[in-house]
Amino acid sequence: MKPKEETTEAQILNAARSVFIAKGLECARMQEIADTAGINKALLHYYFRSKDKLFEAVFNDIASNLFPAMQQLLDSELGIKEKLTFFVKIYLKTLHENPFLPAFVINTLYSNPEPFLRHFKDIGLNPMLLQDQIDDEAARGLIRPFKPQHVIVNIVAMCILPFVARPIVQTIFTMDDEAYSLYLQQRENEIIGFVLNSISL
Amino acid sequence: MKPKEETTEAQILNAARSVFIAKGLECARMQEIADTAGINKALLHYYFRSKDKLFEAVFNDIASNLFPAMQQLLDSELGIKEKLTFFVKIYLKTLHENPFLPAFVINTLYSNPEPFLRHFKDIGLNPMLLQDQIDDEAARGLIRPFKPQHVIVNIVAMCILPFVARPIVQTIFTMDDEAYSLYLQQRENEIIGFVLNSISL
DNA sequence: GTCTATATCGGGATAGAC
DNA sequence: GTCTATCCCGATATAGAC
Repeated sequence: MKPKEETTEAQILNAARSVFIAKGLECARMQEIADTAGINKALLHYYFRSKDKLFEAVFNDIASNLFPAMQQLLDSELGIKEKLTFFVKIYLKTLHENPFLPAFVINTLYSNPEPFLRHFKDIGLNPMLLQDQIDDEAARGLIRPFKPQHVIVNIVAMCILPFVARPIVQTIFTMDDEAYSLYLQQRENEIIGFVLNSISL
Repeated sequence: MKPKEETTEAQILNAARSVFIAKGLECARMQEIADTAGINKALLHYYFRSKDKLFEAVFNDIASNLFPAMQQLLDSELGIKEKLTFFVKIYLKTLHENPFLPAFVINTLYSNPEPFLRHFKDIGLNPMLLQDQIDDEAARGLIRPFKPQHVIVNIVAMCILPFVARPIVQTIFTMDDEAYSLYLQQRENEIIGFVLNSISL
């Protein structure tokens, strides 16, 4: 996109992001990040003191884009069904842009979970606030009552799995890459239908 | 269970399983496996030539228990709804017994996926065979028609996420360990209800 | 700021005594 | 079969020239 007019720091961050996302914190190699950025290892340590610091910078970058959009949606004035529908769409969009993000998150959880988890508290992402709205709409006979800790988890799960377990799904159902693209496209409506059906009267 | 009357090879396999499951192939340390097994590194190489060989042995162990039960269920004479219900139960039971299995599988997929994927082909696990039965039951007005590549993926996803993303879920919904146990128990009925509802007329 | 060269460390694997 | 000691490679990190 911008082959030359990009600061070295940005080049490093971009390279680091793609490598960290693909390999996770522990398995990512500084050499590979340097190669991807078109520079050498020493320069990585010049800009970011250590591998951990670099990782943290990359992570903050991703998290600060992802979470606010979610919370904004949940806080909005939309009805529950619309919120869940948009939730699926935003979530899948993010996954299409960062298909290796879930694996990255999972790797993070099993190596250095603390800074990651702190983000959720700091950003105050809290789907439980939906409960009042759910009770309200259920009382007005618009939906079947449900618990966000189950339905939100269900949604996130159904969105994520085709990305994180792509090789397995592709193997079991014998899909080539083209077929899998189509499959991923279909899933948006599939998931939305699945969810709305489960909370409709 | 059998503290002393266990062959060294079995001790190693058990130790390796728990460490590989917790850390994944690349991040597991031979030293940690040796410590867990109560022996030293050299002995690991004596019994299993390399780390890769050891991993393969562990993996074959797990896979050869997991897959046949699944396929047997899918091949049985049960109706679709019963099959899916049992599928959820078996799957969750395995996850309760091996809570780190999903993270292990995901790590594997991003380090050395080939031997893993071969298993699916060898064992012939193929949910697409359900399609005939689905069409049949749908034609007889018992269920709404559906595609296994979506519904099976949905089921597996909903089962797995609370295990693989446990720290996040616990943080967002502020559950302590006790509350989370309860939550996991609830999910069985939650998932089964979710699925049956989605394929019922 | 960017490079080359090197120090340092950790982990898989092997040698060889018992 | 089981151990200790060691080799060897790869990866993070640093030193120092330009």
